[in-house]
Amino acid sequence: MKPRILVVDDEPEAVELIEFNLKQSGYTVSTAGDGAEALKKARAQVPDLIILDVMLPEMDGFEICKTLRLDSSTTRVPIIMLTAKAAEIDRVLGLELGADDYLTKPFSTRELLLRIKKILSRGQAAEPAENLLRFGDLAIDTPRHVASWREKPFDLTATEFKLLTVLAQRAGRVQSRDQLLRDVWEYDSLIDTRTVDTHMRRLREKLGPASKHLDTVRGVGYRFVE
Amino acid sequence: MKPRILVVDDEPEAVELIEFNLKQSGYTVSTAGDGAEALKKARAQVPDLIILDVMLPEMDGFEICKTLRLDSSTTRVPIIMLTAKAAEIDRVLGLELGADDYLTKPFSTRELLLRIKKILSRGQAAEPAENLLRFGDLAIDTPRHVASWREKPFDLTATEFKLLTVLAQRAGRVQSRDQLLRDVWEYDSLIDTRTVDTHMRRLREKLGPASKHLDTVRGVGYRFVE
DNA sequence: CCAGACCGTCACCGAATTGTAACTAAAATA
DNA sequence: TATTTTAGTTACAATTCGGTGACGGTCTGG
Repeated sequence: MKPRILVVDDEPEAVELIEFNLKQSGYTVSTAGDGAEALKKARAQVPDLIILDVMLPEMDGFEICKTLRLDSSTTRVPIIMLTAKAAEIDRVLGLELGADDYLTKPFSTRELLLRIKKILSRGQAAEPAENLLRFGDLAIDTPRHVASWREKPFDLTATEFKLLTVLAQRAGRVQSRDQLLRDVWEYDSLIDTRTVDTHMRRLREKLGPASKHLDTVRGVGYRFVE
Repeated sequence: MKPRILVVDDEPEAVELIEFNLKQSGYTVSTAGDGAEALKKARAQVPDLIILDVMLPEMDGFEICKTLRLDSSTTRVPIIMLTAKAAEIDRVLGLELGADDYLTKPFSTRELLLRIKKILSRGQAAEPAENLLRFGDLAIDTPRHVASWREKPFDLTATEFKLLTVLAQRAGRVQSRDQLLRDVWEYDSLIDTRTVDTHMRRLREKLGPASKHLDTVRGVGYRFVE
């Protein structure tokens, strides 16, 4: 019996890509391009998992998520949210929405498949996603908004904390300056890319020894190494 | 042994939704559509928990709650009240009624389940241990609606108390202004976020030395520290 | 009906934060 | 090695943010 997954995204390309990969991995896939369609399909034949983009025209992912949670037939269906901004993560995982996991765009197919497997395997029992990152002596606690080295917290500004969090959440993968601008700052910020450099400098300064995790990849961007 | 829960609401849809979810989560559920039925069922077979809508025809939730508290067999049964208006909260949690918790409609299923779990988990013997938050010299008695410093109560308004409670219940975790507006004020209040600041100011003023527990996290929100 | 409590909004201010530009250092390229 | 490109540094001005005091509106109890 193949698990059924509903993919909701308004970009046909993205949908296609995900659909292809999921089918490849043995899932039954249905798709929707907007909120209304998503709700209709979710109710018509309740899927085992929903992958939901946050940015949608008209009814956004938050709305859909809330609505699904209210309807008894879909209230327990696990939801993975796709979000562009790290800033949204708190809300996504919080009580209000209660998504089961999230991925920030862009993500690798492998990662998506891993999350799906993890969620489906734990069979309904909803253990919320991990929001405490730890790399040796460095700990990042998102809900508390505290980053610390050997339990001693740094004094980071909001932007610095977000920057660190985004990099850490994508540990190992290089993030271009544009990427970081989109995710740490607003979606379509008009900010100079060199500003990222300045913030990286400040961040490194404050992190002290922990800054060894922050790699510069010349010509490309920055990377968090474990 | 599955805990028994009695759900009282006059809207069949609402009852059905809650019933479905509770059964799904492994509880035994009985239901009632009005006050008389609720009292009858509660006495016939005393449940482990009662979920009680405030708005009911004839005998309202307040009446039922009071009556249940008077009857020795049901006086200790935990009650979660469902209320549409935040304004009613004082009364619900106050001495007069002494409900154990409340939820403002609309609420997420997840949230309801969490509250239920929390209440049931503190075991039958539950003295207000869970309802009494204590941080050093600062004590917050939720059901009695009293916050005090070295046993000397503060003179807080309803909003101030709620704000303090919400922050304290999530001690450590940063709450954004929006978050607080949603949880302390109405569900979808149109209130300016800066209003939160003003109330924080008044709260801090009244708390005096105890205000050291109230942290500002610049660019993010507020946090209660232990 | 009135006084007072309570609440939401606003404007102002100081301080923290942030974006940018100019300069320097380092790395890649030829 | 000279040149060019890219990243690190520094300094500074602009902006943002939160604290604060004041004000007017609403509600409530007498």
